[in-house]
Amino acid sequence: MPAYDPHEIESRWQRYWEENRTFRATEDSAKPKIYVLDMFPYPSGEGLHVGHPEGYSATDMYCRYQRMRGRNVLHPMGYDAFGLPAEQYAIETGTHPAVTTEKNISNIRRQIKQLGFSYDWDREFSTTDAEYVRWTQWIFLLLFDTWFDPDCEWTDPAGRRRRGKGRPIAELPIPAPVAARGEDEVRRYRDSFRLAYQAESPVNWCSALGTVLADEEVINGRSERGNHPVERVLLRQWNLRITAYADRLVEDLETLDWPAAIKEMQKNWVGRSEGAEVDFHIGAEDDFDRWRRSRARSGFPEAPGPDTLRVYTTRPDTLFGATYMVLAPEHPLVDRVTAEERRAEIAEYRARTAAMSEEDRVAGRGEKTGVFTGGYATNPVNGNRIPVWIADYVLSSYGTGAIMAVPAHDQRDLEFARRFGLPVRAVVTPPADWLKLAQGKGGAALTADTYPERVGELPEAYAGEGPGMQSANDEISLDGVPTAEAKPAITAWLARGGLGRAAAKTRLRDWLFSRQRYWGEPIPILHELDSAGNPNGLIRAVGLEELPVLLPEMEDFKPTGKPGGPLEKAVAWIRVTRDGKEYLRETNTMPQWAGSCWYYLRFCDPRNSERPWDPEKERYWMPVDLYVGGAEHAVLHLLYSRFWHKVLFDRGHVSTMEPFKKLVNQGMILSVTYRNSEGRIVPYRQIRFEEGKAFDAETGAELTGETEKMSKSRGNVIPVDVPIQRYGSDTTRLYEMFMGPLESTKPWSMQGVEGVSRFLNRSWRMIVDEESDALRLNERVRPGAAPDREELRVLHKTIQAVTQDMESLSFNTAISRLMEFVNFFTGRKERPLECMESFVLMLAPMAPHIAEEMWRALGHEQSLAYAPWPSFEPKYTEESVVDVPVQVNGKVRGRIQVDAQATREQMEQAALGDPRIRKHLEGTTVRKVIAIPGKLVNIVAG
RNA sequence: GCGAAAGUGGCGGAAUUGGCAGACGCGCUGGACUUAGGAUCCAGUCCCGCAAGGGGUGGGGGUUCAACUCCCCCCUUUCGCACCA
Repeated sequence: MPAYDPHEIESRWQRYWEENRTFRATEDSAKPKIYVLDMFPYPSGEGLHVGHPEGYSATDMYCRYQRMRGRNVLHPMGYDAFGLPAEQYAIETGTHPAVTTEKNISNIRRQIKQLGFSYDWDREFSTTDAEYVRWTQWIFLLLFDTWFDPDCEWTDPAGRRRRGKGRPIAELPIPAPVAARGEDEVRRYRDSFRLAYQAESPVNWCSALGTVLADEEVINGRSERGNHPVERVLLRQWNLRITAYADRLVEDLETLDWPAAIKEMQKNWVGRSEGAEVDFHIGAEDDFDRWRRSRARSGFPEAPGPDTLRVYTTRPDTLFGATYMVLAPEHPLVDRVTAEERRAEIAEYRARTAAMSEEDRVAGRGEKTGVFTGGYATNPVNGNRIPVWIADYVLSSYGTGAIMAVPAHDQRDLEFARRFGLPVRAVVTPPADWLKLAQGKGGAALTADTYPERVGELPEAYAGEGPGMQSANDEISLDGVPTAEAKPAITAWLARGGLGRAAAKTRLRDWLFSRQRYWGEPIPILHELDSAGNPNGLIRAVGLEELPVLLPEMEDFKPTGKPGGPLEKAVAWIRVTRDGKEYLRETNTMPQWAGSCWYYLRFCDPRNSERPWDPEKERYWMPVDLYVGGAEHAVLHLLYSRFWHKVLFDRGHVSTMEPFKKLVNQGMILSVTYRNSEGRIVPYRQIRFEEGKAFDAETGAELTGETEKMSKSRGNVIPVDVPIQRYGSDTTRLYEMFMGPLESTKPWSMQGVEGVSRFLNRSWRMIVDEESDALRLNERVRPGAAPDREELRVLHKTIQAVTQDMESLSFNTAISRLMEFVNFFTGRKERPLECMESFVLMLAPMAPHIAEEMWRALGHEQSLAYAPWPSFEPKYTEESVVDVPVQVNGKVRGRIQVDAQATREQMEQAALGDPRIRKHLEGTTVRKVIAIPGKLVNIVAG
């Protein structure tokens, strides 16, 4: 041997680690823990491409480094194996998804294992394992058993006073009138408060997939998976009350060490806004005064009542500018306000919008449509009668599903008003520069004085803040009052009259949790049947001791296109009797996100058959200290699991409020797609690389390469097996990191891989004797030799830099440092053994197989997995004489050698004395000299 | 449209607090060793220029002795959201 033979070395060491269970993690209160987690993969049939192991490589390097620093490391791996793709594939091929899932997992496990990651494989599991499903269902039932008490005050672990907490449903106060109506009513009342609840609401129905989808799974009116059209359908579905946790989900972001962009996205997704709810009277005109007086007495009611239209606005200060109202077409009061002669037209518009797909609705945005109902509302601030319209630009699912339209100060309202000739009334004074800009866009001679008259001609609404105008009644005036003060003033006035109140809304909707699909966890709920055998609307949870509820074996698991989903066809499975009563099982399943919502907790105690995890182990390992994965999960998985975690926290099952302390998103790895002059994609096998250019091996034509996202259709997917087979795992891992910063998007280059491969070969030859058949040291490596000054300086500078880089996950620069080290020491006649040992230890987290082998060559019997990380001595990196650049007017003109401790004056003297500098200063006057000790000298002359 | 991030050689990318721009690698050029080189080693490689010298971190301005780094304006790219009242 031994020329460097990665495959032999790698398979041998992987076997060694596996047989010795080198990376098994056990709780040890004497050692500081660190929990490092990868977002576990979905085992697809295609297996892993070179993009997948990027994050895994980073976490593995970090974990191996931390073990050498003496930390107790938890680093597990598993599979998120329920979900649509496996099921779609199963349907296409007729194979049961359990079979394909098992096959895909084996393949991915093989791929991951051959990269030599230091996972504790004893903790491996799949979300589809019956034992895991059991506890996923257990958590669902915990959600079902919990209600959110918005008034509950408590102190969080950081000592802050908090408001709003999940509590056991048994603690929900039952109002006397409900209790008086009997046990069934109490059950229904409780059901309406649970965090897991059924509700009939407009949902995203995707007929191609035969299931409903969560808002987060719909992109521009199409399904995220498969890009199929999605429509809005009214269906009874399971929801999780994530909106109850909206405030806490936003507030607690502050405590997290996450990328600012991801926090921002979550904040935007929750979309919390503050404003006011305002009631408009829609009854007879002469009834308005009576209505107002009764409101002044009763105050603002929880529910608006029959002759009232409730709106939500973030700009209550513009109430005097409301010139019309708009209801969502689906709003329940549409019938009530519609005048007889308008019914046909209104019905037609409602039918048209209902039939529209989400995609069409998104596409039709901008071109406002709507119909006048013939009805009127009375503006509570001034008694003005204003028309009520319906239009699809108002969403039924946000706020109250109705708005007051202020066209002067809202762009959407203005577009609508201009289209239908509705009046525009200015109530906020825009600043002068806005007026000037608006004037440039068409309005002539626009000033604060002429603005109210000309506001209807302007193409743009002024939506900003400013002093109020035309906004006064007998009791209150907002004229001249800045927006920030006007809002609370008018809200307080409304509240006094029982006409409105301050309110906050979120863009976030409750999480639509049921799917009409086969390959997911069954929802463990039973529907009670009446004596005639029909569901009576009462439900009960499956007993905890009965969990897991497993999927029935079925030949035909195709989507049915019906709300019941394919499980409805499992006739025998559905019917159950409990306590002498007949029930039907819930036939909907959970979405794919369910399993990934809590897997990080199960990893703390994955084989526990008594409970989801041992609280003591949870307290030891949690929270996850470093979580690495793709940014595509910014609002889906990461928001959902934070929500579940908070519920688990409220119910006392976890000790931390947040699951993931530090989050890092690895960047996407791009690939180059090569096309010929006709724009046709040429596959890799058929390409010849010469002189840095690419040629079609068949035609000889030059090809153009473009860096693009890897995708099957572009034919540019590089399976991870390709670089592993050609160069080995250590090279592959190393290149994954050497490409650039972990977080940035970067292109894969096969030539770049070659570079790191050369580096490992050079490292090998630096230490190992290539000529010898046995594993023997290179003759230049000298066991007894004491490193000289320069060698010590290079060594310790390397240790210092690499250590810093490992801490900050800057593996690309860490590798560069090691390359410099090798460049330096291969040029040495003698290589002191202790320098070589430190090098091998530093290389070990990144290229562990070759490092273990070289460690053995250096005479060690034990694996280096737990060998102490080299420590750096500042005394060796300090130089007594430093080489300092001298600038003249900011340009480097020479260098001087000065004592590292030299004072400003000494440096100045040396600089001015340097002959080259003197030449540059000829004929000029030195005006100023800046000397930074140990850094540089700058002479200002002129 | 709104929000966020980023623009540095032929390419991927380096540059603690403002202090030598281009570390390291790829590619390329020349050389050595070789039957051979897609192995290895040595040297060179930001641009213009024979050189002296000049220019240079998307563009324009500013602060400073000194700006990739800080401030203002603009351009481009990527990502996220997108009728959320």
